[in-house]
Amino acid sequence: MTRNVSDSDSVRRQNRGLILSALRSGGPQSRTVLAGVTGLSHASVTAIMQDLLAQRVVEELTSPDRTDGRMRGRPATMVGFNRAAAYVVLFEIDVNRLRASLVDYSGVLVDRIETAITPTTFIETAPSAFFATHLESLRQRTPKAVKSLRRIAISVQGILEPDNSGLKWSPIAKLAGTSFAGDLASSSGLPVALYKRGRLLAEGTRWLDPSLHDTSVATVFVGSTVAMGLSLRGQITGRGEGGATEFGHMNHIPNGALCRCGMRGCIEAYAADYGILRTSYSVPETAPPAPAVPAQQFEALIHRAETGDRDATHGFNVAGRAIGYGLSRMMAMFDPTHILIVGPGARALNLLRPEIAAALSSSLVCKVNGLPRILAHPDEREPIFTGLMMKTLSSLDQTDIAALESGARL
Amino acid sequence: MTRNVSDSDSVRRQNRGLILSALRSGGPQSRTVLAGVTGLSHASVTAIMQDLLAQRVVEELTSPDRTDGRMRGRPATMVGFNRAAAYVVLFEIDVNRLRASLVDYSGVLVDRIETAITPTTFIETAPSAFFATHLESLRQRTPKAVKSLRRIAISVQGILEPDNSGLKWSPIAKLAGTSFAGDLASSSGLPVALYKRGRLLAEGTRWLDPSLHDTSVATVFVGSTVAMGLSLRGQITGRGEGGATEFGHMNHIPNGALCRCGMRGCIEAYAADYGILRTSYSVPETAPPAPAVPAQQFEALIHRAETGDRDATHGFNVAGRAIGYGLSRMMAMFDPTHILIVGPGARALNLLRPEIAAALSSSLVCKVNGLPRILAHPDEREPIFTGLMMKTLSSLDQTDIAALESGARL
DNA sequence: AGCATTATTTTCATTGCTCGAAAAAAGGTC
DNA sequence: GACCTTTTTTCGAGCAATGAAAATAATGCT
Repeated sequence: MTRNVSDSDSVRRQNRGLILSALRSGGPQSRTVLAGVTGLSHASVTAIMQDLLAQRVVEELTSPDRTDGRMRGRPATMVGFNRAAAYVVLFEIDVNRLRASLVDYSGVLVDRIETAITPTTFIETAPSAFFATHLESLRQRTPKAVKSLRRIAISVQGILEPDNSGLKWSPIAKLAGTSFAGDLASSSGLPVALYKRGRLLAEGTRWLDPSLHDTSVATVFVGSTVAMGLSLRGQITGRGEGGATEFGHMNHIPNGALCRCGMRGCIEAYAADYGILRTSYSVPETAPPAPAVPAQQFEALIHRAETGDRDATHGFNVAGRAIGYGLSRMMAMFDPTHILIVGPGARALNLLRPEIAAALSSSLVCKVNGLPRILAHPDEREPIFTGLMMKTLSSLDQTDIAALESGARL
Repeated sequence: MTRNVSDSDSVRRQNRGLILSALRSGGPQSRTVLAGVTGLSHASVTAIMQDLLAQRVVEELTSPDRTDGRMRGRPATMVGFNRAAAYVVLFEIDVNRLRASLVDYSGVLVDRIETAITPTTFIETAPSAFFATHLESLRQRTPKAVKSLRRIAISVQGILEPDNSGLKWSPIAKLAGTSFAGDLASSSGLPVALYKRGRLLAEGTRWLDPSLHDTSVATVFVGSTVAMGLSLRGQITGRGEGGATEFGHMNHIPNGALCRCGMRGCIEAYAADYGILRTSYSVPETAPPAPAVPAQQFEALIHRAETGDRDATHGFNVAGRAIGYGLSRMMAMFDPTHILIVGPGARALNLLRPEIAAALSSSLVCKVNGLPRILAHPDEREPIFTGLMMKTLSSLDQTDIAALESGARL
């Protein structure tokens, strides 16, 4: 059981967290601004800052803040994160690529390694060894970061183990069932967090588009898979701690098209690139899905549909209907005000939109509350990386840094 | 923006809340036990208790606590809620009945009025006047409660207005669109809260079955409607603040059977009593739903199915499939460990179970994580009332009582 | 009856936090 | 150099939690 008692320690922790999170989202700021943003008194901001400075968590910037020419009183001294206070390693893995990034405490990318992944990669190398190798490379290339490395976070697809030590199921060959996160944690001695791609998309779009920061958004990825993350009034929700959904494998039609996951009738089987392709080329629904669809081929299909090709249009209609009914079913449980389509499929939003709108309109909640706004954002890599980074750094702020003992130094 | 700053006030509020909620769920207890349960020090419990006693929120019981014959040291003095500290009025409304209850602060039912509701009730009387009349009756019959009346809470079905002043849509004739909650609040001068029946079912089963208190349960009502409430690790979640779902009106089959709500293919149109009846008697799916199904008729249908009648069995199979696919779609977003079927339909769980299980088994999450446990609880009125009462009293505890100024008295 | 034992509850001194007000600091303006 | 203006720090007050010690209220034993 967690301790819920509140005492002066928890007060400090909470208020330190407030300041850190203001700094995280607002960048370097003066103490006065910070007092205004957080609602704390100037006296408290000063006291907390003295702690944070002594702990080398933040540092005063030798201010180049001549933003306004005419500044009347005492100039503000900006304070911002000490970039060397901590480092984190972020892995983004998907079907054909691993990207490993070293990021400093202020959120600046320090180093990055990209490697291709093939269906045989994890037959030749154990997943945990594969990750460990990349971690080691990053460590060797930036020695000064080694002793301040605090966390590892991995963006994954699939279904998490209840203890977050690995995946129960994954579209990536030979990755599921290997406790790679747990192994990496014990071999590296660092905490390793797994996040589902869908929830990171939701997290990332929240940070990238400040106007969405406190709204309720369903972020739907459409591409080689279909995934969804939910952010409700700024809170990320969904299945368990992982906080994501299995939207792509939500059933659309009982006993319907064969999905990559082996089940039948999943939304993904109709709306992922391979599903759209299968429909457009009139391949039987029960045919095994194509292993991977080249980006150009998908682009070409979009082009054909946009220029009036009947078969291609049909493929996108079927996909739109699958996504639309999936969203309508989701909206029986959540009430996002915006729906954001990201990934390669976002390019095809105009082809998908009519069927999505039609499906939504046939539900009671949309009839009563009106349709949510549907937006598109073609690039999915930036939101995933931003989401992974911000989630990891914020959690470091709140869990490790805010709880630092008064005497301690980083 | 809410103030997130933590100070000594919020510490006291939090710890008072801890004690109140321990008292709420554990009944009268000694200070020592309370210290153990909450994790607070004995000294703090004493200090907080002195406040609460001075404010007449709690009182010491002249202890009849001879539970164990041999008690060695100083006998514990139990402290429990002062029943007269506050009163709340609870309304439960459904298609054919209004129940108004006066409950004291310790959760004891003081008075209750039941009235039938007919399709013309709210044509003859404005909803807000109807509620106000019953409120007035309760006030007159228990005059001593009048000045301590703190809250009104109403259990409803349908879709809430965003500001919780009424309903946007409701299966009860002429109730939606009338801001009855807002009107009642201004005419009575008391805060009025609306809660959806589904979420109260979830809340209530949590309180009634302590083993479910911190688990994740999806509580599905099957009867004249279909509804669902979700409690995840003790937290109630779902659409908006209302915290419930529109499970009954989640689409099951595009363009399917006609539902009472006017849309087509809702789960309710297959799995509510009228839907099962319609299927069993081979009435066309597009025929307007029967206005109300007598309980006996539904019981008789269950009996027929149990004794092997083909048509009746078919009706329950279709209903089970609708519920099962609905649950499988829900489980793409949430991960309850238990599914609880309540209401008249719970009597037919054995008829519904095979199709529910089959539908769940065809989903990826269930294949990977296994099926949740499916339980039945035929009585739905008790969980609704308990949920409404506990929710209202706990919210009174945390919002009003825990925040009471040191000098103030109730 | 008297004293030891035992468990509960209260008292007390200490510590740590936030806060408002006042003071100090660091620049520009005239 | 005197005066303004804005930011930052200092200081004393107030409040709450805590551990340790004291007080309290019974029972058990002789």
